[in-house]
Amino acid sequence: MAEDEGITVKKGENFSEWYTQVLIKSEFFDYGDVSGTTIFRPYGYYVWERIQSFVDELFKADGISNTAFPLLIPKKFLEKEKEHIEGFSPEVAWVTKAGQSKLEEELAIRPTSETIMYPAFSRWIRSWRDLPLRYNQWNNVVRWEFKHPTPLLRNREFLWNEGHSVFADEESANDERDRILEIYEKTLRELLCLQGIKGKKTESEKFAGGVATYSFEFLLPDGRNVQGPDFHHDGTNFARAFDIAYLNKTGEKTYAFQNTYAISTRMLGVLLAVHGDDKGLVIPPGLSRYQVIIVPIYNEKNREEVLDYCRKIHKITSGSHRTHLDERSEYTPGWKYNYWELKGIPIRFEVGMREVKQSQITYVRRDTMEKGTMAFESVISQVEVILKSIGENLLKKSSDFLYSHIKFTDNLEEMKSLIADGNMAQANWCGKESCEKKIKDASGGKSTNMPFDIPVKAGLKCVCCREKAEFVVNFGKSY
RNA sequence: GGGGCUGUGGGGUAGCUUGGUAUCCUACGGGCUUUGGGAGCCUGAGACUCCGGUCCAAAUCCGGGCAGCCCCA
Repeated sequence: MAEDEGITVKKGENFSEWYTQVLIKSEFFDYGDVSGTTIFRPYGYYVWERIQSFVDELFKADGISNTAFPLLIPKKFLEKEKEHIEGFSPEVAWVTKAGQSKLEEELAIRPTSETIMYPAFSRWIRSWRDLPLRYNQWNNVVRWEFKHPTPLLRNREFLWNEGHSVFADEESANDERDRILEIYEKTLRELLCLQGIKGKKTESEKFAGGVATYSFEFLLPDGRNVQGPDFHHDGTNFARAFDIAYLNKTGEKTYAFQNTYAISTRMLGVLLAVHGDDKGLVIPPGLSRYQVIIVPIYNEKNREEVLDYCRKIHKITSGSHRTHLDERSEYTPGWKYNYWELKGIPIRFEVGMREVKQSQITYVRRDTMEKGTMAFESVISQVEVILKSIGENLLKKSSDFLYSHIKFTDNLEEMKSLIADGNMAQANWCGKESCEKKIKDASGGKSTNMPFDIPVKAGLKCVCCREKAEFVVNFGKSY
């Protein structure tokens, strides 16, 4: 056997090596030739396409329309909102030349599109009748990170959706927040089978130029945190900078309220890191290129008989599921098992003479590696049951892992050791930025978010200053 | 932000200290053979990260770039 064909390290022993190997050997990902850029190979891009179309449908059902704005942003636009440019300027990539001649005005490659979209919004919005305006675009953005890039998790270029909404008043803007967060949560749980922590970002971690940021936070097996989908309420900050205003019903000029929101290809990194195991990827049923892989097992004499049966299975299942029959004769069944396990296909059928004779199918599910048999007659309903069970199991495992690593503490020293041990440390907090910074310095982590639905622990003060606690906040190491 | 390590066929490597013909495994093409957990034999093609320097001669020594990894903040 080829020692280097499979994954040569265990996930639990050397996570970052495991992560890189599994991404590359499964043909999901490859490095781009500029540091921090990604090649999505077809097998990986398929997963992104599934996420994209799922989210896109929910967006459209909620009344959001897709658009496409330019990649390049004139310098003067980018600089219009002060906090926004301060937050982004260190990582903006610039186009300064065309051919050999210097450009009169330098052009930013979008790190996000507020500043290229909003001048247009300003032109288009005149009356209260023009609102709400709810646009979205699926695109790529560039943020020139200086920390070491990590495939999918920390990249200089990534793919995402960026939703941009304009409302007449704050209340309708806030209604949208609840609906968008629900869409993302549904996507995370049902499609990616991932449990995250939904909450609000602290002031110091919120979006540059916004009023409030909400996020889903995830914990990877190496104890580091990753921010997933997020939602920003921008109040009237950008509206004032870009003059997005309308005449209300009584004829007064009124600044509009705005939101932005995104889910990015970073979630693919979380997906693979959380679900994968020592054999390779484990892709949830809703995302996998194939849901069932059929591996025929035959010899010289029964070859056609076995293949006929396999083709029958393939035909009957492919109407309802993404099924693939691996007919390659140059590989042995055992080789194919390993190959498709590395790629994380949810269900494998093993079909030889034994199955043909008894009119049944031997199957192995990827998440637990449990083996069983099913009758040919009930194959479609059985596949449905197993796929559903795999999805539930993956979600439960991710949820168990996450919640077993959130540890509340009232002790700053203990926060440090909890974080060092790969946990999210949860604590009461007064809300002062100075305390947040002290906690950060003392614990070695930074605040991820303040979870919804978790009240301040009664009877306890701020973990840092011992004054009245206003919030519960999570801290952890981050990517 | 600071420190360290590493770049050799597609992947994994030997060679580097002591400069001179580049090793092995695997993957890949062709042929035979085989098929219930990465089969076997024969054969073919394929590499020194890039730029510069030292030298008769550089994978090897020196400088820089690019890229990847690890540790600390």
